[in-house]
Amino acid sequence: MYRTHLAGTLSAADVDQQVTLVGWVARRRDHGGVEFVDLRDASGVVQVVFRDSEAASAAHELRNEFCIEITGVVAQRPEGNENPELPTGWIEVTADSLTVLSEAAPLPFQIDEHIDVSEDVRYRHRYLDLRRPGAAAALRLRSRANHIAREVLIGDDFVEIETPTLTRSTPEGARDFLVPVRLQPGSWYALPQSPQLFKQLLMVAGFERYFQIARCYRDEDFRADRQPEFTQLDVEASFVTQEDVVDLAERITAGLWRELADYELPRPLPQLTWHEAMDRFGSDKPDLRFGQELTELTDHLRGTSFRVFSGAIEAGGYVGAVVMPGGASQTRRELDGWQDWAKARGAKGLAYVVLDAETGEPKGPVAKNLSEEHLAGLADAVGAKAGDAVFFAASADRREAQELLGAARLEIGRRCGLIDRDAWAFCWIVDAPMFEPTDEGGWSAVHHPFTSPNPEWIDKFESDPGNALTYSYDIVCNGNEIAGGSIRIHDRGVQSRVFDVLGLSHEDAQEKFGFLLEGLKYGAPPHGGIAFGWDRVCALLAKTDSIREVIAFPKTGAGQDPLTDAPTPITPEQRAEAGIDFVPETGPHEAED
RNA sequence: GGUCCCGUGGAGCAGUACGGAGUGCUCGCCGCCCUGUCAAGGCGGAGGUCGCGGGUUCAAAUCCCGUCGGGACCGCCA
Repeated sequence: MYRTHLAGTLSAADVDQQVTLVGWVARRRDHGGVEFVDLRDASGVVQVVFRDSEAASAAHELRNEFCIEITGVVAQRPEGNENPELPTGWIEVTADSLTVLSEAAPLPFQIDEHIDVSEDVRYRHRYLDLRRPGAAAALRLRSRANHIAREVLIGDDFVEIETPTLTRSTPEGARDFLVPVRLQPGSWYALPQSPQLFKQLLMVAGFERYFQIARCYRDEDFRADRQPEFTQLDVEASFVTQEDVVDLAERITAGLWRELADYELPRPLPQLTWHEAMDRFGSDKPDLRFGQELTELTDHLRGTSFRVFSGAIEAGGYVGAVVMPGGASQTRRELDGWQDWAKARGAKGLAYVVLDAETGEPKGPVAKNLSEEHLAGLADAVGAKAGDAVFFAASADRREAQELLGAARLEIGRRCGLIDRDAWAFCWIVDAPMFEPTDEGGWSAVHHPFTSPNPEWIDKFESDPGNALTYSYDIVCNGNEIAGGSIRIHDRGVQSRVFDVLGLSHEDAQEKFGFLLEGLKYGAPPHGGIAFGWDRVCALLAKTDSIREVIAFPKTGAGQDPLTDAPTPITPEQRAEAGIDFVPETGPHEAED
């Protein structure tokens, strides 16, 4: 044992104790005759005093982040020299010996909670970044989150099972990462996008209750909340209803927020249907921390001569609005800025009417195009007051218009300071549609092709795929989807009818996931589950915007690991051995170079 | 695939709209001083191809074009 005590745990109770401590020089204050060193270990910091000893002269040579061992006596600090900012601020250790275990070169950046360093530099030297207690706390929190989830699940007799990470390409939405196979040139593994199919097979296997903290891989472009490899808390159970999974997921979520955010989840959480969420908030993951709900005006504005609106209405589409409180005081330039904002989102524009702050009279370019009658009831219809701005979206595609308004609502929330940063607002989004139209005129699965239609639709989803609803449920927290799941199809007949709607032939289905269909033959139990986006859950609990903060060694937006510099070119030998240049005989002969 | 922002000693910034000597700030680093500090203090010092490559100009950190890197967003991601 190197040490007798942990630096951060020393207190007045240890006064007069002889202690040996190890750790890093967090900071030193050299006064010539006396020197103070803040010694940091994983438990915290304590002040070490060097004075009148051999150790004291050696201490002058110390520099920040040297790794040292000291022996000394714990003492009460002299009257007036206590530091109430530190948990150990009432005591100090008077050192009588010092051993430098490891010197530190000058640092690429200062290890200091008070100083901002760019992410680039921090992650290149992440091992130094993580010496900052604040940065390390995010990973410690994640460890506790893992533990809390395991406690709930194991308490419910769930079995933690690992599934392969070298597997076959699965039929889900994202691009796969591929791994060449040396022993079978031309054949490749894929890294799993999720353990979806394996967990269903574990249900066929009779485990009844499975979970895993699973690494998943998707080869898509990145965002602040996406990494090429990410983690799900993956859960599946047999003989469960939607209510059972909802209850379990709420207990996991409640446990996390109770212990890590000191917040008692109001259970049961409110449930919105997918359509209700779209109608009211223009999003399938609404941020319920503020109001500004959308108002549908399709009926109110019927008969208008304004072509932007009438075109959408006559096409059976949607016209709606969202209110920006106080938005009438925006300059023309700011109002034009909203047009650019909408265009950047692929919309044609964002029509608006401002209500005069004094008279409430509707003004603006769009107001001129609307009749007296339509303008008259507008403010009441959308719940706007004098001085507000009303933004409109119209489209033959209801969802498209609603999503534009939903994005505008969020932007209004941000710009007008309507979002309480300390608030938590959870809800479930249930009854999502089964299918959405593809560009080619067919249908694709909104969730995934194994999601069960709900009882209302199970016998007739193919007659009206656009309106069919699923047994699905997502937890949304402050506008983030933190978990999503569904009751799965366990009946082969239903499954093949779903494939028919998706335009997937029997042969294609067999080719892509015949192993799952084969498994479903042998007495597959009814089952369902849910998966938490674990990085996002931890980021929310850590109160950070970026999931990178809760990942030990995250990648940059281009998928580069700033620490190892991966991915890197391979040697010609590796290339030859991996067999990646293998050209299939029947395939197009397009070998590069 | 598209849009926007950033790139200046080791870190973080200012300087760039309107071209005029690498100018400045905070911190760190090195040396000296200092016996109660705690984001210690004082004095002195070192350290920069202004991301890179072209172009315009008597003259470019500054203007133009291209490119690389980082960040954010749209598309994409059940």
